[in-house]
Amino acid sequence: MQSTLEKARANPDSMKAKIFASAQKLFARYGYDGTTTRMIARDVGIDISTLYYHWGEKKELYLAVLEHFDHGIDAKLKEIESMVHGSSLETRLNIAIEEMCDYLFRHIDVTRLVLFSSFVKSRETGNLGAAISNYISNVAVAMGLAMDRRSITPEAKARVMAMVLSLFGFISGEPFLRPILDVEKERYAKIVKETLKFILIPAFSQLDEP
Amino acid sequence: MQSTLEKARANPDSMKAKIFASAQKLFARYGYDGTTTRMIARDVGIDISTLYYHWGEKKELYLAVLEHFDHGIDAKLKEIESMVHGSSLETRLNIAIEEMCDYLFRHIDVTRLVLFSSFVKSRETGNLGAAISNYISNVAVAMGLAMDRRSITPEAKARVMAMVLSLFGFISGEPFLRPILDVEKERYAKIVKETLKFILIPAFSQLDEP
DNA sequence: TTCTTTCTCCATCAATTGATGGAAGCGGTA
DNA sequence: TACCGCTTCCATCAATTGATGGAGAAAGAA
Repeated sequence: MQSTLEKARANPDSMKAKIFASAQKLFARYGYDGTTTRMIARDVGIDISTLYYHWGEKKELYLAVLEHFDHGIDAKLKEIESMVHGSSLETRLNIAIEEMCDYLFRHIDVTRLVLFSSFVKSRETGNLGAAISNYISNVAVAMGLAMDRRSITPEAKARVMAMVLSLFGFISGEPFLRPILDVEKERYAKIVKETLKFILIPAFSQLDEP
Repeated sequence: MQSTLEKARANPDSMKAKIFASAQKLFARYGYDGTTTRMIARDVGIDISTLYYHWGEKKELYLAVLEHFDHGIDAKLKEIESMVHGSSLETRLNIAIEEMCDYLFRHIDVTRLVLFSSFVKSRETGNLGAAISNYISNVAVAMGLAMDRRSITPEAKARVMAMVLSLFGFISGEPFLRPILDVEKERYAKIVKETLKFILIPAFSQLDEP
């Protein structure tokens, strides 16, 4: 499973990769139940049989998209963790916000997808992967807010949740939030970063000097 | 339309009201495309023809649910606005967070519904009501962060967005966030309030004394 | 060339979808 | 009783859904 996906990524012109890209886009826009295999096939420009030939069940394709993003974000979190290691809390937050925003804005469709997959149930299979829950403690560790994943109080976890929720919300909601602000894409990204810093840094700085 | 809905609400045992309640619950859990008219009818214990007799198109029923919540939250915001009028910024935020949390936790299903309707497109009708965008400026006014709806800078709007996003996120995400914290419902509500205050009050207090 | 493997599409399937028409039940009025 | 409007359900519709089998390209390997 993983090797086939890597092959597909290695050659972006391969049919399997094209299907993967379209599925990513459409699942993010319309959700799981809102996206039909025919919509994906039409977007690629192929017959649905070709889609099923490469990916099998619809659910399989969906889970592959989620899993791929999971790996990517895990790697990014580890990267950030090593970047901020040893810095002050304020510096850690600054860097983490910059890096996470850049990364998620580059994968805006999938960010939305992950948000949905956690919030909305699928008609047939219940919850298809509760991705976000994994990030909570990972982020806490990456930011240096907790030493190990065990000894985090609910209150500390909740603070991280607030971070992740507003972060994912800003990115996923870009299609309808940006028109409200009436700004260009780059300006939007800049404002989001500023706002997150504005909100989070003073709050977490309380913890350092109480 | 509105009078019929009010009639239905006045008599919660009426068939139209029962259908409305089930629709609210199921749309919130599975989204628009993920909820079928048969699911709603089965939940009420009636035939789908009875559902169509009372509500007509599926879309009609969905929009009625959204609209009803819209009115409710608008009224709540005005109530808060009059409650906090004249208080200090910190007091305003404290009261607003308390009141909004209590209200949204009492309507958790619909909160989730509103979040979805803004984020995810419907297959057939595109966006079915972009509800959240209305709240942004309303909240800004209710909190006393802006005098009139016109003269709000994108930066100020974005700060309010961060508030709304984390608030709606905490409420809508309760089904999968609360298990992460591993706490009871009441404790969860308490932690959410504390966290929001923890995050928002220091941030917005910067604005008062720069 | 011929054979084989890989790929793509056409035709089709049963199940499910949103939606409707009509028959039957219900309650009250005369 | 007979009549009436209101409500409910059964049967059914066309369209769409996820999914498959098989026929035939495409592209080499022999």
